[in-house]
Amino acid sequence: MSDLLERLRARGWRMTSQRRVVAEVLAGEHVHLTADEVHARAVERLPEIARATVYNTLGELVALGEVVELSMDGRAKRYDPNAHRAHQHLVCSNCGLIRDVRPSGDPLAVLPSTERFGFAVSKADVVYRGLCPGCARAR
Amino acid sequence: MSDLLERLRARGWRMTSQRRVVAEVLAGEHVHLTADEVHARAVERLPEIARATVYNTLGELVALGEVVELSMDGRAKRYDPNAHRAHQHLVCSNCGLIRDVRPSGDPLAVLPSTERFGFAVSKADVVYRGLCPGCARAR
DNA sequence: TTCTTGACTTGGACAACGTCCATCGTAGGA
DNA sequence: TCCTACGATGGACGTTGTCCAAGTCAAGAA
Repeated sequence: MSDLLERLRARGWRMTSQRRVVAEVLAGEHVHLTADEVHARAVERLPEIARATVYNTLGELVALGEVVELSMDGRAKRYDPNAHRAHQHLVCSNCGLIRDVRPSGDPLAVLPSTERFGFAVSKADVVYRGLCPGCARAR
Repeated sequence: MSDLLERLRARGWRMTSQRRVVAEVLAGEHVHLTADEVHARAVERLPEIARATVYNTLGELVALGEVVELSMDGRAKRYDPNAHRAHQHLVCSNCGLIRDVRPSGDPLAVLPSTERFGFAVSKADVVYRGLCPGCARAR
């Protein structure tokens, strides 16, 4: 977490109280928050922080590669602070719970060149879907 | 395309001119349209069709499994009429072009049970990302 | 064919999420 | 300490999608 602040400062990121709070909120809980959830938690520490500032800061963190943006369904984007470790996501089809998972092997390997249509393919984002233990039990 | 209309009728779907036009628009072009694009094309054939009707109809087609809904980035959802053939998507990181692709093997196979955390995992949605030939050339 | 009825459509208000912009404030170097 | 360019503010605005009450119509019954 202060790792994150260190890295940002080293990159010449101008440090403001707002940016610090947003970074701390993200690093503090290893869940996948929406922008408004980040804003709600940030407001607890810095009451007058603006929604636009949270959006701006999240966008910058994504551009810097420090945070991964997830657009799961048609709902609000979620922000994943676990950007330093390659992983995919496992999502409950019922309640929306998200877990980080690490498949074995490279997901890109299963896409033959005949199926790449001349694209320079550089990554694969995988969303595994199913029922989480809680929702499966409730059925 | 009339395949689609046949299947829908066989399932007891009440056939209206609006539903017919939406289904025809989807089946007619094998691209991935947004709801508003579907509406725009539908209006050319049936000037007074309402936006809400297009949304309703698309939602029903998705529920029936005749169309796949894609939430790529944070933008509008796209609708893929190619639901009868299992496939994944290849997306240009620059221009957003989408192609259907068929990876070899089952993407679920690479997720070990120790990484499933008790979920009953039933499917994997994969988005391969990279530059399409046109965008790669323009760089 | 006409009647009947419940499913479908309409259009406009509303809501969620996100962006933009003019103005104000301040971090950090001189 | 002072300057100034970069960041923050907050409210208007845009896009995408949902909801609802009232009107319309497809399709089976007679």
